[in-house]
Amino acid sequence: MGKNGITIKDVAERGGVSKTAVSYVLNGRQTGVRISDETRSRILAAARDLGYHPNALARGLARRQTDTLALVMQFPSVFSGWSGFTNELMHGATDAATALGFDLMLHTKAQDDLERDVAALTDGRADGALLLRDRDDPLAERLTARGFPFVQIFSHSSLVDACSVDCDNEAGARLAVEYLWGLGHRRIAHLSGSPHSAAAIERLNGYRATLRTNGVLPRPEWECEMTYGGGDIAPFLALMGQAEPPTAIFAWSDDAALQAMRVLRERLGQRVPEDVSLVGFDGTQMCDHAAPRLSSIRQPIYEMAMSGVSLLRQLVRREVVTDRHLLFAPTLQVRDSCGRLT
Amino acid sequence: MGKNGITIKDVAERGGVSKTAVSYVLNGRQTGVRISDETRSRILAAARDLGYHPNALARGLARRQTDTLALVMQFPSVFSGWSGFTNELMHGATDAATALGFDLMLHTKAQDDLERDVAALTDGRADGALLLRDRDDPLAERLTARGFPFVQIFSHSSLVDACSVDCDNEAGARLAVEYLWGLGHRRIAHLSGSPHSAAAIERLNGYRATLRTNGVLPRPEWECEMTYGGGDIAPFLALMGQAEPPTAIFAWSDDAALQAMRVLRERLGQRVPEDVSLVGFDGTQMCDHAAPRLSSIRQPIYEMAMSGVSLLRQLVRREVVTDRHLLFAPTLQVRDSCGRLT
DNA sequence: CAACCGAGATTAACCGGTTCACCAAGGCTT
DNA sequence: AAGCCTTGGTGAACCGGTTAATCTCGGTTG
Repeated sequence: MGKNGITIKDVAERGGVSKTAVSYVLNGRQTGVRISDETRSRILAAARDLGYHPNALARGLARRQTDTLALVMQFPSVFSGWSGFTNELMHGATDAATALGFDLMLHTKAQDDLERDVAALTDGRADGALLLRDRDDPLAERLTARGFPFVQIFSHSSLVDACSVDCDNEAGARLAVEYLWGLGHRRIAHLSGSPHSAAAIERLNGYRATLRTNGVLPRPEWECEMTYGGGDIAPFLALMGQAEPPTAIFAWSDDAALQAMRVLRERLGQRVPEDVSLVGFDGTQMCDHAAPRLSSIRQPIYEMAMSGVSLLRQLVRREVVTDRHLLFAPTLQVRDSCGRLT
Repeated sequence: MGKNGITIKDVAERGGVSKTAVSYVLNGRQTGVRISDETRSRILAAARDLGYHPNALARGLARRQTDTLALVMQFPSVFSGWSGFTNELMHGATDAATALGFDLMLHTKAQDDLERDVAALTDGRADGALLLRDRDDPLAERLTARGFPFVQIFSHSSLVDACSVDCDNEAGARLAVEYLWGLGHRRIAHLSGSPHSAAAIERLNGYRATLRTNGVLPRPEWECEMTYGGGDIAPFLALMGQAEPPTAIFAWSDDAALQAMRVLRERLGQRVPEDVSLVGFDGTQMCDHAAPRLSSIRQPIYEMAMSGVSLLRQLVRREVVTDRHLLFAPTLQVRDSCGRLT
């Protein structure tokens, strides 16, 4: 035995049979080679006695399949949030992977080297990938060209017809804005995400469209970018410092909303919801723990992540996929961060 | 070419050389086989033209090394927190892994099947493991017996002399309790974590010890378990409903503290810090976003995770490890959740 | 001129599995 | 008695790399 322990050869020798027999028995295959019950139990006993477990590399090499999925995320931004989005996402992905018999690799994107990303994903270790990335990710194109199975989650590409799991971001934005409108708000601002994020853009579009539906022209001075990490809050301060400041804010994410809530409280001395109403997006756990509790547009992150894995499994197995695009409907969660404008 | 694309053989043929030559050139080795500059550039050109990238499985099999590390976590509890601990941990681990040239596998623990866990970790895919697990994890013993390199992070085992990265939890607890004591508090409660968590136990011990140091006998009615997910808050309600309720609370984690803050606010109508003082543990991002901002015992999660990866690299490389146990000193972060008892 | 040497490569044996093609032996037809 | 299944296996090629051992060949050297 080598460094890595018992090999199939050791088991074969102990059982007095060939490697082939061991392989067939341990994989429980019935086609091709036949093994008598007596031999079968002898092999199983030998494997158990030796504590044999097949080498995943050799197995994967021979079968051209590893039962491993890659989770590709935009680093480090995805870990800069704190509201629980990533937690819930990973929770769903790992639960689904475990349930379906897959292992998960975390893929850290090489800074600016697309070739490396492609190579690293298609180097044989993973059967497929879950892509949580930017809008129109060139990686999606490259993987499509290579025929490598992947599913985009919380994003989708306009460039290729790749499978995706997403939520209806425009509908979500509409829910938020209509809700605030219904409470009497007329000056409704939007905190937007990165222009590289498909979700952020759609929410922005949904926000603008809903304003128009209500006969209001979207105004640039009501829009303000607030991304993860909350680097620069100056634009937000400017937003709120206008002569006629917004009375309500729809934020593209819970993180942005909570960031805003903090600035409103600590820097501007404004109260939520008395002075300003606030709606977030995602419906993460933090909504319930904020003070006041944050009303939010909920997307079922856990379920969506699970669906992504499940969809990817179909792709990996080369099954016929009927629903290539899963679109979840967001819902409005009313908590305590919005007030009626009197 | 097979399903997985270009192989080394294709490159060799195109370059008019042997597989060996290609392997040596692409790995930049200078010992053993010599290759002329002319041939070298021919090989490199061929590899580039074909878009060749070696199969990681075959490579790993032959070299008995994969440059991949496994991150083993207790599921799903680790993803049930929302304060940002896991985020920061993953952030540090992925950053360090990327910087040191490793890939990361997420390992989902099999429910109750230790054998499967051991087998899955030592099946050749990973060179070493980062263990974020329970106290006295039997997995640590098994891996030690197999000679499989691993580092325990945010935990350590009393059973085996394994490498570990942890923070001085007792010292952290002392900081918290002394701080509250110094503010005049005499009835100081503790919200403890799972008795399976080494960290939680040490913090509990540190809490009790510090009370004793100050001449106070720890009292069971001042202790209350509050784990992730905040399942049952009845014990906490009972704690606060006593005739002489505690005036200050030291929670084993930021999650527990924020959970308590919420119950105090929403169920008991008590204000932090006016009515009750609160100290958390971890110093996660949420501390700053809570209202009031949560004072906490900070452990440098990001740095600790990085150190864990770095330590593991030494182990994997069979280097001599001088500091097998890294103990980080926690610090007190004063924010707005504690008040002086008048 | 034979022996030697070093540069520059190749050959072939692994790594540890999977799997297709084939084989041996016994029992059943015809 | 030859042919033919059926049962129960084995042998060897292959997956795609790495690497120790070996080979070739022109130029020095004694």
